[in-house]
Amino acid sequence: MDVSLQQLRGFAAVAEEQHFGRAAQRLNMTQPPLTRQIQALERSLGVSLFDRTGRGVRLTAAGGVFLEHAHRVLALLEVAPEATRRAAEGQTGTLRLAFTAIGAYAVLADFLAMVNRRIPAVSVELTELVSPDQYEALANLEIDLGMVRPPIPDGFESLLVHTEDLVLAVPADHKLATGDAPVTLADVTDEYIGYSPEGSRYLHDICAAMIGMNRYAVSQLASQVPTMLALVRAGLGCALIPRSIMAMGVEGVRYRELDAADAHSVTLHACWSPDSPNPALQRLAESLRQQPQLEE
Amino acid sequence: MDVSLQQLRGFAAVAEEQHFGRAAQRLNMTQPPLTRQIQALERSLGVSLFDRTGRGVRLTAAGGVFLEHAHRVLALLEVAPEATRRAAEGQTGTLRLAFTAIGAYAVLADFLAMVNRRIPAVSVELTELVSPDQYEALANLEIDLGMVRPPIPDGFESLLVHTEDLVLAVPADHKLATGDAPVTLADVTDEYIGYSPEGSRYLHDICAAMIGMNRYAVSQLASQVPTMLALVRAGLGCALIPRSIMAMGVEGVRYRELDAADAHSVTLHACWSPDSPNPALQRLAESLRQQPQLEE
DNA sequence: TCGATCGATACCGAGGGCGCATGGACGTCT
DNA sequence: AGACGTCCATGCGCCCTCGGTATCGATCGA
Repeated sequence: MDVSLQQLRGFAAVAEEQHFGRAAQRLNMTQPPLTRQIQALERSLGVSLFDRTGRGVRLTAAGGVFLEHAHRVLALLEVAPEATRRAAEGQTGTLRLAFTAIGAYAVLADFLAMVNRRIPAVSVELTELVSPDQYEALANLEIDLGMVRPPIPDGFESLLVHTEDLVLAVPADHKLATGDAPVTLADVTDEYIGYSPEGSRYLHDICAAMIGMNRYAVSQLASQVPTMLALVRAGLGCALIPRSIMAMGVEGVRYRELDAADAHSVTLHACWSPDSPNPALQRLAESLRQQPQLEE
Repeated sequence: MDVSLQQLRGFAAVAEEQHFGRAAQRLNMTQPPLTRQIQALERSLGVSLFDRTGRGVRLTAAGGVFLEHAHRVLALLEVAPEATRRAAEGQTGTLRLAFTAIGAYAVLADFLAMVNRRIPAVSVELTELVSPDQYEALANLEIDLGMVRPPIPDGFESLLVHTEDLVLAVPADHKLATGDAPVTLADVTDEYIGYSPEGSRYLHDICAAMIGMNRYAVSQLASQVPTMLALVRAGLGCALIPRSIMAMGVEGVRYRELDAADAHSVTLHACWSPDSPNPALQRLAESLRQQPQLEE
């Protein structure tokens, strides 16, 4: 037979009162069933928990050890319902957040600070995923919130998080590597490194439109910006990169501003499913609907 | 209504299987009562723990939080009986040990090492008490084991722990303060500092017998050896001190060997009540009866 | 649209736990 | 020293809870 919660409560009461009668009174019951509870408990443990002296009872050494365990169990059981209710209201819990490598450099730190301001007791789990994988993970409820590039598919809510323009990344030994003046896309006479249309649809489309389809994607395709920078560094061509990536400071790569006529900005959006079952996300979404500004 | 252990076990099983039928099978029961258990649990928490999709079920965020609590409770309940049994056998628990100030310098470290060798997982609580207080505390079950001077009262078991002889402590400016040769008690022409007959009956009696009642206890009485050394240092007289106290190295006090004719040894005993309810003590006592040597 | 799967509900029977009454051991008061 | 009171243990009868069987209802897939 197994130990029951009633036995634990009965045991704790008797241990504190050192008296079966008073303990039973405190538990709103009579003394005989309490005696039987303790007997059953001692039998199932195979250990004597009390010394029955004529006047009242006293804990044995083993009883003292068991009392500590009993108190721990009862205390845990005490707090569990309240903790669960708070989690159900979204006040605590975990928010699973995905971001692209680009997102990490641009706004992740600010975004996390904003999340922490709005739902303070919620912990955040981070994953790095490219945008298409994020949409899939959102649909499968594997993540709660993504930081993605447009276009946002139907059925998701989203919020514009960051806007930045593109700059030109060139190898350090490139003819455009020196100079501060803005350059135009026409100045690039060698090849471009393009974004993969599968992994980075949005940047692919924008860059293709900027450069013109006939000149685009002739050299290499990559879907992750760090990969692209590695290719640039290897001298395989130039690339159009979101400005925030300049903060990475990759060795062997130089950046040039684009002429206003050629400049184009790209956006990053927080994106979530409005019928996610995660209450923490619901709370954050509600907060974002009422106060869409990221800074306070 | 309150949450029961069966509800916790049922909940944990369903959460892991994500399926009521399989969970019920694992719990050796049928599905309907398990459904009712979870319903009752959700009702008493006021929180929905599972999303019932057509195919199987999935934990909600709140359910995930509650699952952690449930696992902690069940794990605690798993280990509690075994821990209690070990405590009942005296393999774990606490041994309350009292010692005199003298005992601390003579053998406490060795004695603790011996205890730790014989009952390794038992923790020791230390108290400093003079011998008469130790006997009282032993009788009141306030301590489990004492390190005392003879005579051992009836009703206690004991073991000789340490034997040492007495040396003469003299002030640094005393005429006997220099020299290495043994001295006799007759060389002491000024006063003795004596042991209190209440606090240190044994040393009082021995010193009185050595020196002779007429010359003893004329200056000061003290029951604690450190106090006596302070009195010696102040130049109030000489004192007979167990040899191990020399290790204290009190400033302003010199020690002289006693001539063989005047030498006398004193003993220190571990002492305990044979019907103590502490299983850790019972185990130690049994071990000491079979292997009385302190060193192995 | 039909069948299979899975959780929810209705009903019934058995076992466990509670209360009442009482026994037995120990300490205390007169 | 004996009677009484206190406190834990035990015997018994009742009720309530919990589990099983049978069935329903909803959802998904073919």
